[in-house]
Amino acid sequence: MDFTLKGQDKKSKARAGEIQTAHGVIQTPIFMPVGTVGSVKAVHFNDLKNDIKAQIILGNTYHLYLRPGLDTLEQAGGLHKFNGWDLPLLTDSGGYQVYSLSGTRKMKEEGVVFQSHIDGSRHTFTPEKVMDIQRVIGADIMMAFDECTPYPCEYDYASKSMGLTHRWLKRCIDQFDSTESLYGYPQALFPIVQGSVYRDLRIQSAEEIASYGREGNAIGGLSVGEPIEIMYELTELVCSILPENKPRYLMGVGTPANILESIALGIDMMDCVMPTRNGRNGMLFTSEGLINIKNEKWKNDFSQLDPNGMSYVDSQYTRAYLRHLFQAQEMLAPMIASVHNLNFYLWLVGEARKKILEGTFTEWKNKMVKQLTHRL
RNA sequence: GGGGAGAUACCAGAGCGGUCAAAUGGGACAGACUGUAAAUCUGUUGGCGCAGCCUUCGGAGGUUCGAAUCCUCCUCCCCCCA
Repeated sequence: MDFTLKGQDKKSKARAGEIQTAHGVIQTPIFMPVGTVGSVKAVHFNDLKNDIKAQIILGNTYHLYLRPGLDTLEQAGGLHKFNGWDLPLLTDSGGYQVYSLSGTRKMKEEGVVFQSHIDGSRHTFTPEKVMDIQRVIGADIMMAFDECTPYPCEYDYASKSMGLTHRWLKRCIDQFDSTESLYGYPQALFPIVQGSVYRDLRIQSAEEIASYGREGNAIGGLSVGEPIEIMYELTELVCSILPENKPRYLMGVGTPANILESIALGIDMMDCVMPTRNGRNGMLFTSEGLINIKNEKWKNDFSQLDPNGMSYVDSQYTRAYLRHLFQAQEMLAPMIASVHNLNFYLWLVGEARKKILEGTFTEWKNKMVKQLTHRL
């Protein structure tokens, strides 16, 4: 994996770059659709590639390990072969599940014992095992196994958790560096900065993570419910410490406005379930603001989903029709909304990239953020 | 024509003398959703000057301290037999 900076905004920390992987080039800043179980929910790869123009998608170690399981993934020849997605792939390590499944899991120094959310069976994830699983999945970018701390989080807990994440990172790196890709192409390992909302911990963690000089670095443990200003403040702080010549990945972010603000702070990669999950629940992110398409006000609105929308669904379907599909609980409804939202997200980061290269990013960003948070 | 059963909030449908402004579904309306335990979850759904009051359970009377619940008549619907 290789990262090249192509341009830098003058009034902010925003930058445009290019990541080379075995499965193709990623132009940054980039938004990565989430495909937890090897599928971006409700969206065909055809739409994902040709309409949405996704350049990289996520998969999830925990979910793929449970289903379909390592045996199937290895026999398939990795996730790329299994699901047919031949562009870059990034897998999250299960660190987020340490957070979101906190009720059914036990933390230890050695690792985490999970109870499967599917059948209740117990499974142990150690840093070594998580590396091995991601080797089997064959993602171009693998994530270190971490603990994503919740919000709010006591300083003492945040500090201890960060220490554990750092010790686990060392073990991840050892395991990663002493094993090889199973399918003949290189994989990269991104470490993750933790430290909750505490500046001193974030500084300490960022310095530790930066010291390994891996091919890219991630910021985790944000967008878990903390005030958005705190998220920005910490993102800015951590970006100032992470190396400039490596991509920075802000995990789990966010709303369209969050994405533009994060780019302005020096973030290159982001992922979030929001365009797909909120889309399935009837929320559209458009160039003019937010739409809850289930609202009565759209009942007889025969205008297109987003007048400036670039997706074929924007001109193919009207707001009234999409509302009808949601009312009738047709499966086409979440499909249309997901395609629209993802197309919009990818359009947004593509525009951001253009503006950075043109040198007009900050003005454009400030104007966009106002529009994007407006409720229609 | 004879026999039986029933009319409850937007719909379906409990309730069968006080604890009922009325269970439960559905629908409708609104909100939430940030490295996906999510095609999920939550709230509201008679009115108001809203810890209280007012008008509601087909219609009109009646019994009772008190009626959606009991009685009388009326109207309308459903089922079976002819």
